[in-house]
Order: sequence, then C-alpha cells, then structure tokens
Amino acid sequence: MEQTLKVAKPPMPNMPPATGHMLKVPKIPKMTVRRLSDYYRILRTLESQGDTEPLSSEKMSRLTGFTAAQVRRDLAYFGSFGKRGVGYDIGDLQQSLRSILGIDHPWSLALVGVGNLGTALLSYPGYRAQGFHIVAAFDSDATKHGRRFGNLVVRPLEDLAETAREHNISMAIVAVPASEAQAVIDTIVAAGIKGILNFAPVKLQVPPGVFLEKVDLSIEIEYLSYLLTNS
Amino acid sequence: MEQTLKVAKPPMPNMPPATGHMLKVPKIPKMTVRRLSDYYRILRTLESQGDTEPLSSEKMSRLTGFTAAQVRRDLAYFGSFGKRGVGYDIGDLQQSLRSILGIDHPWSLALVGVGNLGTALLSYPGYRAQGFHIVAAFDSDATKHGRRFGNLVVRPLEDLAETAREHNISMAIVAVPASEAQAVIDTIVAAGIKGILNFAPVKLQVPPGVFLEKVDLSIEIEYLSYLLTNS
DNA sequence: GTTTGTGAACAGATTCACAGCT
DNA sequence: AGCTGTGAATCTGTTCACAAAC
Repeated sequence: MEQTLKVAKPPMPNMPPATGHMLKVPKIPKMTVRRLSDYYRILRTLESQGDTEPLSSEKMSRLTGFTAAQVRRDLAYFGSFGKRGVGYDIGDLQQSLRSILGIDHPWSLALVGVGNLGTALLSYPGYRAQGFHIVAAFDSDATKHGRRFGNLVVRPLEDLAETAREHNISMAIVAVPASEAQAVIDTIVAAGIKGILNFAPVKLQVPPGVFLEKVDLSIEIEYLSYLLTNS
Repeated sequence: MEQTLKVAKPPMPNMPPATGHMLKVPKIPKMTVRRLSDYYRILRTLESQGDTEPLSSEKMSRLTGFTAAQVRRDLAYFGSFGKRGVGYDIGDLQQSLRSILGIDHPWSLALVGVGNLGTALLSYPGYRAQGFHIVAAFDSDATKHGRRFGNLVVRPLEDLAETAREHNISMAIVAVPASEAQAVIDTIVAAGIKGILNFAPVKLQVPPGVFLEKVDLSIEIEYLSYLLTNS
C-alpha cells in the first residue's frame, strides 16, 4: 500500500527499436512531469489544512483546473497510487511524488550572476519546502567578489569547479547577461554540473547528458502582448 | 513586398462551426507564438551584427535549434513572409513579427508586490527593446508606500484602478506571496487590466477575456530535479 | 455505488516531401 | 537551382468511456 522511493512500474508499450542502454523511464511527456509539481503543491496545501480525506481525481481536477482523466493518466505513468472506489491517500501520494520528482532529499545549487535578478533569486523563498539550497554564489565581475548576501560570499567564477566538488553542487542557476551566458554555461558544464536553470534570453548549447531549462521573461511578456493584440 | 502593420492572411482551413463573433486569428498553437519571440530575437541580433543577407529557414533552424520545417510552418500561420528561392528579408520579417506580437508600440505595465523578486523585476533590463515600461509599483504593505525605486514611488494597492486609467496600463506583473495572489488578481481585474504575468506559485482564477500567464520557479527547479533523478 | 487505471478514439502539433514560385 | 508554403503523413498528448477493484 505504501508507494515509496521507487518510480514504480514503467509501463513499456511500444518501445522504440531498443536504443542501446536505456536506464530511462520510457517516455513521460514533459508537461506531465510539470503537472506533478502542481499536484504535489495541492497535496501539501491540503495536508497543511488538516485535510485527511482520500482525494479523488475529480477533486484534484477542481483544485488544479486540469481534467480528472488527465490527473489519473499523469499519475498512472508512474504507477498505481490510488484505490479504486476511494481515491488517493494524501500523505502517500505526496511521498510518491516527492520520490518521483527527486525532492525527497535536499539539493545544493550554485547561483552564477549576482546582479539584480541574481540577488533577488538568492533571497527568494520560492525554493519550496526548503529542499533547494543555494550554497554558493559566483560572479565574473571582480568588484563583486567578497560581497556578502546573508551567509554567502560572492566568489570568482574560476572557483566554481572546486566549490561544486566541495559542496556537492548538482544544479546551477544562471542569471548573467546574454552576452556572457554561453561562457558561463561552459564553465558550469566543465565543473560537472548537470542541471542548469537559465534566465539569460539567449539560445545556449549544452552537451548531451546536461539538462538546460530556461525562464525567459521576454517571451512571457511578448506572449501576453500577442494575446492582448490578437483577441 | 513590404509586410507591415497588419497580421496578414489568417488562413482559414477547417473553421469550427462559426463561433458567434470571431475577431480572432483561427487557431495558432501557443508554442508557435512563443517561438516567434525567439525568431524575433535572432533577427534583431543578426541585424545588429550588420547581417543583411536574406535568411533561409535552414539558417534560422541552425540559430534556434528548431527544425526548418517548423520555422516555415510557424511563420506561414500568419502569412507569406518569404521569397521562394531566396529566404526571408531580415528587416521585413522583423517588422512583421513586431506587428504580430503587438510589440510595434510601447506597453505600460504595473508591478504589484515590491518584495525581493518585485524589486529585481523593476530593474531587470530584460524588457527587451524598451517596449515594456513599468510605470507604477504597488504593494499592500503600508510600510513600503512612498518608497522610491528609480523614478517610481510605491503606492497602495487601492490606487491601482485610478493609476491604471491615468497611465493606460494594460498589463500587470504580480510578485506577491501565494496567500495574497488571488486578492491581488481580483483587484487587477477590477481595474480593467487584461494581461497578467504571475510569479506566485498558486492556481489563480481570472474571468474570460483576461489572460494570465505564470512563471513558476518551483516547477522549473523540480523539473530539473526530476531529470537529474530519472536519467 | 464509487473511483481508478487504461485501451481506444480523438485532437493537436510536428515533420515529410514536394509542387510552385523566384 | 534554391527555398518557401503547404497538403498529407506521422507523431504526441489528451479525452473518452468502461472494465476492474474496492
């Protein structure tokens, strides 16, 4: 009844022609994984409100705005977490999602770029559940070296590899100008960091095995502009 | 040969059964529009580098990482901007995209929530091409009222409707805690603002005709966590 | 009776491949 | 000859609808 720690039952319908080494769960849509974060947030909220009733996909649908079928399908990619006729146990499902998302343990992050955005990200409380810790900050601007933010000291970018090793850093947040971004990314990759969240509005190259996600304010605002213009 | 100012030729293949009033371009995938911002950025970069050669979809493909077919299809949703055998004119296409995206004129924005993230967004230079101007800042915390950021003064949230009217504000950026977000959104909607970019990690309701986009740091980081965990 | 998990149907987006224009 | 614009084919993701489980 407990679904902990392992991503259960990767269903393997129509596998592609067997791609060499395949340590990966077959093929989960990116949007499914992102919705998992939403489900997880809802579960935390419900639990914090003392709600202990099993949760149906129908109720989750109302809380998230996704369809109930979508909720069930999303979860079913990873296993059978519910009880038919009953629903999903709030605590159990939460734990399962933590395990799937890899947030059942803390992560150490590096921040590169201590400008306006970077400093805001340092103090942003949005690293939910305290699982994500920025343990080092870097900047290529020497005038910023040694500056303190809380208990962090800004270091030269050249120290990244060493610090990453020392603190077991596995993700980096990049908040530098577009013109510097590729060089920074190269340094991060060279330091062995495999997950990067980039805020610079530019297309960047990473080698296979390194995951690069981007947040692009320009795209968001321009999309709103489009919607307001063409409606 | 010039493609200016109007979103040309909305191709209307299989229209749905004629939905009452339809001032809208038929049905453009959201991701298509977002890629338009990427294309636009590339064009600006090329132009700033003095590149004046016509641009093929193949070259755009190399610059953006999308396929050439995708580039052509995306653009073709909005009209015929290229010349067969030649490619797309950098200046003309730029102007067409500006027009489609609605960024051929400036936009006035309000910022609500002058915490860490909010203040960073105030000074963030990422509102590309200076088309997007934050002309007013609001906070519900009275201790922040009157505080200055550059030439902006933080005002009480109650002033939003009046200020929005005065300055013709049509978009708002929301950077408040999740617990306050829905109330803030309601105020923004009541002020007649129809485009909202939300940074609060919570599901929010807006009436039809109001566009709400979200940027959720937790989801981005948790998705990286997922990728690093399940690979 | 209720709600999950899932094949099958459907809808939507991407890619193919080529006719048509320059 | 070269490159766009676009039907047709393919691929991917979502929704339907119901048998299985409780």
